[in-house]
Amino acid sequence: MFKELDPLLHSQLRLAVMSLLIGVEEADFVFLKEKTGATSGNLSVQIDKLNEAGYISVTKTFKGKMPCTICKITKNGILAFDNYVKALQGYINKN
Amino acid sequence: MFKELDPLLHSQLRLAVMSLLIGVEEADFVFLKEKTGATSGNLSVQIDKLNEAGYISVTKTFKGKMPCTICKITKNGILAFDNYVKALQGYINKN
DNA sequence: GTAAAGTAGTTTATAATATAAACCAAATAA
DNA sequence: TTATTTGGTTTATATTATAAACTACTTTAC
Repeated sequence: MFKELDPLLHSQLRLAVMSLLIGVEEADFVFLKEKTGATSGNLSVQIDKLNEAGYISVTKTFKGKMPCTICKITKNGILAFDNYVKALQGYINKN
Repeated sequence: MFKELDPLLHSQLRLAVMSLLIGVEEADFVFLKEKTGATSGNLSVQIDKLNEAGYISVTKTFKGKMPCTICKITKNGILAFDNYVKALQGYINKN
């Protein structure tokens, strides 16, 4: 009756990051931090998890002299996000 | 940009319970357990939390000789669920 | 009647998760 | 040159979820 919710996406911050990334070619750490309002520490950790899950790819470069962490959603990430949304619909479309 | 997700509803089981209760006058422990597939322990704990939050009311009675725990969603519960759904829309309607 | 199995839960211990706070290295500003 | 800022990472702690053990019965089978 109730589909499993992907635990990797069932996190406020990770979900926010994914939903930001899905609408954009790529985004860097600072952008994600501003948009989500997360702390650096938290964001760092959650980006790691999404990366390890293969939901996003992370590239570390430099913008000028400053380090710059660029995130990009992967095909698997899009798929997972899609599934998550569908599973949620099963919960919320009962009201 | 990203609305806070009510942490009390941001739990798979609690959300499932709420979404079950929202469509029905009331439901007992056994019904909720069957529908959600949760373990008794987990369900007991999460019902407690929803109750303490004032999202559901819990009445302990007997059905025949057996104890029977009846749950019913409250006005506040409906409101909270509604807000949760709206907040989620903010996440998922970006795809 | 009594032992075994089932019902309807609760409590407790532990694992997983999220988050904040402290930290670090390099760059820029005063 | 010594702050201060930027862009993070690491670590410690709080929160949450879950399973397992337990309680208090009731029903069934012998």
